[in-house]
Amino acid sequence: MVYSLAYVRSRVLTIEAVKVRFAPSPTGYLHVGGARTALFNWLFARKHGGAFILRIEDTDRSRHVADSLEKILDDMRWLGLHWDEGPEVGGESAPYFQSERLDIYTRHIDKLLESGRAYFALETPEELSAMRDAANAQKQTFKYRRPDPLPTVEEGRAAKAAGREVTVRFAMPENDMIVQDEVLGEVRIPREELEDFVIQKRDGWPTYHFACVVDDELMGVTHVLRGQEHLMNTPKHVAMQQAMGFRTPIYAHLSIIFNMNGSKMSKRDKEKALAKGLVPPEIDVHDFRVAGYLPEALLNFISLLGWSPGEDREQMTLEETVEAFDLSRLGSANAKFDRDKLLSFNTDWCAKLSPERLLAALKDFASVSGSKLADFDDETLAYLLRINAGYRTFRDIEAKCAFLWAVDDAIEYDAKAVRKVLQKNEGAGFSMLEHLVELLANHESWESASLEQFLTTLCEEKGVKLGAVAQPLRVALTGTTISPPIYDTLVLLGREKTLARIQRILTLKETIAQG
RNA sequence: GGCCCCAUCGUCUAGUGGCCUAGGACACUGGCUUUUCAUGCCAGUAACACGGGUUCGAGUCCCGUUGGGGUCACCA
Repeated sequence: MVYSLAYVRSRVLTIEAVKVRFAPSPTGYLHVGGARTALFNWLFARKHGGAFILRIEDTDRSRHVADSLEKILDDMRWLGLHWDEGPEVGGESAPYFQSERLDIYTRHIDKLLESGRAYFALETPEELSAMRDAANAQKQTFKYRRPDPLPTVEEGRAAKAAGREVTVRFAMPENDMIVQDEVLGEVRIPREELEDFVIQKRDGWPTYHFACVVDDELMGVTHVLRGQEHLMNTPKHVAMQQAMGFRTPIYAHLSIIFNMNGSKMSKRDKEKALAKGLVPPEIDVHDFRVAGYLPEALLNFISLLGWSPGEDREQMTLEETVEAFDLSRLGSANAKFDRDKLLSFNTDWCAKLSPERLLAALKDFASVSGSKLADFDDETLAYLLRINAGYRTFRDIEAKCAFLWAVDDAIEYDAKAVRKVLQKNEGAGFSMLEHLVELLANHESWESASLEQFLTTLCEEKGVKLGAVAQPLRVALTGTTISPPIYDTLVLLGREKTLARIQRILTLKETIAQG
């Protein structure tokens, strides 16, 4: 096997310092697939004591979305994927916004032009698309054919000066390209498949390919871990590196993440579900955050997509993952995103994280989701966390506690619950409530322990199970048969509201019975 | 369609020629615990896509078939 000089050199270089980057484009929220890419890069940097760079690829101003950068940075922070160089923290290779590096790209394009490895292309977009259509009409794939003779640099510059909008294309070498990949091995792409692609658009900005290659070199990137959808870009990048005398980083193309039905996970899934009136699936990191997931669980789960620590290990902390992370354990087969398994992971993380950590996470959830939970103080929130043990996401707590901020007179009663718990056995549930409203009004203390004592004694006297008391109460207080443990439910709601709600359902007894 | 990548339970995966009558996890099914929901606990069902080789021996190596995916922009 023959390795290129650049390849060998980059190999040696990595012994000294690992440098990786995550390079999102500010076109929206951080996608869960992007988060996985970011995570793997981050893990690799941490594992080898290297640097993790965050670079913003914003060369296409038309696709720029306002607030996107802030959103991406915020979600990266939420995940705990802090960057060593990039926006807000700076670094030796600043700036980290490609939109601020135009002069650098222009300089390198000029050099390529001078050396003859790039040339001005005069076709207009209309001409190109016409050629493309013509090729398609004949069922052929359009390949850009290098003009002969080529316009000279002077001619190109003159055309540009004359107001003509020209592009610059990279002159691909005449040989097949070989990509060395850590997970796929050696990939050979036939020369016929490669064409002279555009490196400078007519607006003067570089294309992704060019900016990416220049920045990786200038920023000292040693390893490129990116999605497999980039595999066919890599030969182009390697060719440019060779033309410019750059090092070739070590590549590792990650398997792609799909939905359970095999489709690509995309924002479109959300739109489609919404159109059908369904609950939109979580696609962006932010969606999971708002849905009440823990970053610990999400990270742990996505780390296992396309990678495995082996030894049947699954649930592990980020630190353990860093320790176990290795390129050799990256998988090549695409993975499907199993939401059930994520939910299960989240449940387990909710059960094992410290109360302090859970409280902080719950507060974050409350603030980003706009939950009424945000109105409670820390003590109450910690209490809620404790009594709801067994919840799977914070949304479960939110749902189970919704009765707390419901308006007494606006509670809606679940028909099935009313029938089963209140009307059955000649209205035994209603009778129980009638009995309770009196007793509770006069009960001296309103603390959990005291109420427990009171209710269990009551059950013994009446010879019934606790359910015979608790369930009617739940329906009266929440409208459903679901609530936190009954004593806590009473305490949280308070005596006043408790009595008001019992009285209301008793008043509505006949109306409800008909409904 | 051309080129490229991939292929172990429904899903994520372990497996790097003998330790595999293929292991773990999620899901599923059954049971137990429980004041509701949930959690928890126990048990069970379930896979090497197919066909050829190579080898004493193949889930593991090679070839083909089939299937899935990626990519073919002046987007990234």
